[in-house]
Amino acid sequence: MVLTQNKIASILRQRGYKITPQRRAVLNIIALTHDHLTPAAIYEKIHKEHPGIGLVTVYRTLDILAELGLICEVHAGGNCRSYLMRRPSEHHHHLICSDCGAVADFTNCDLSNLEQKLSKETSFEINGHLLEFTGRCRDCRKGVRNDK
Amino acid sequence: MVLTQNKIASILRQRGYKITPQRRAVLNIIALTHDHLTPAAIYEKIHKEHPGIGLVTVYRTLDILAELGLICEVHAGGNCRSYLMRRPSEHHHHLICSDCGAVADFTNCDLSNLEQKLSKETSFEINGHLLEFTGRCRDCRKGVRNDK
DNA sequence: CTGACTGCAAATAGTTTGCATGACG
DNA sequence: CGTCATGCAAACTATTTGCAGTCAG
Repeated sequence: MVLTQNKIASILRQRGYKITPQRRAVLNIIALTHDHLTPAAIYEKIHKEHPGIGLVTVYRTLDILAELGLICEVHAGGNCRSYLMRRPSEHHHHLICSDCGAVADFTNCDLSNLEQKLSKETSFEINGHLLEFTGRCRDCRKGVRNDK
Repeated sequence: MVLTQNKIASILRQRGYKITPQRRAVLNIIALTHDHLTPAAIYEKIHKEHPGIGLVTVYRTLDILAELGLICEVHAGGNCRSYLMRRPSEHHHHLICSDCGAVADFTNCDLSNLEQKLSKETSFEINGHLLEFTGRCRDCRKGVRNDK
C-alpha cells in the first residue's frame, strides 16, 4: 500500500510544514510515477500542468520529503540523483538497467542477518542500507543494441 | 591482497593506455589511502607533490580506472562520488558513518542467492550490485555529539 | 496578520570539453 | 615520430542561496 497524497499531506502538516499547491503537485507526480525521477524530470512534468512552478521549489520540496523519509534517493550512476516514492512498510530496493535506466523494484531482500553480524563486527549502529543491483533489463538483452 | 601500482600499470598498458607520471600519481594516492576519496580530495593530495598536475587529469584518470574496474565508486550521500581502490578478488562493500563519513569495509556479503532469484524474476542480466550500509560508527556513538 | 513558502536571478560547485603543446612507446 | 595524454580555460550541468512578494493557517 502506497502512502496517499493526503496522508503525506497530514504528515507534512504535523511536522509544521505548510501544504501548498506546489508541494501537492510534487507529491502527486512522485506518487503517480513508478519510475525514479530526477529533480529535473519532476520539474518538467509539473511544469506542464503548473507552468508557474519553479525548479527551485521542486528541489526544496524534495529535500523536505527526503528528510521526512517519504521518498528515497536512487543512485542511478553518474551524478544523477533520482527520487522515488517510498513504500512505507515495504522496504524495497532497486534493480537498475545500465543500458536504458529502467528500474525494477524488489522487496525480498534479507539483510537482517548480515546487518546484525556487521553491527557486531564493526560496532556500527546500522540505520539503513542501500542495495542496488545493476544489469541489463529484459528488453535491452533482447535488442542487441548496446548504444550508450 | 591489494593490486600493486605496477600491476595496475601493466593492466593499463595492456588496454592500450599509456603510463604517465600523472596516472601513476593518481594510482599511488588511491592505493595508499584506505578511505574513500573524492576527485577533489585526490587532486589536492596529488597537487602537493606534483603541483603541475591538473584536476582535469584526475577526472580523466578516474574515469579510466573506473572503466577498467580497478576502482569503485562510493555514494557517500549527497552528490559526492568518491572512489576507493578495489580489492580485486575481495568483492567488498561499505559501511558508511552518516555522522563522520568513516568507511568500513566488509567482504562477507552473500547476495548470490538473491541475485539469482532476482535474475529469474525480473529477467535482468545482473552484472553487479551496490550495497552500502549507513549508520553511526563506534566513535560517533560514543561521543553523544550529533552535529550534522 | 505573520511567518513560512515561492519564484526569480545570481551564485556556487562539480564535471566535461576544445585545443595547442608535450611526452610515452 | 605518431598518437595519445596533459593542462589550461571556458562551457556546462546540477544545485543552492538571497531577496522581495505572496499565501496558508
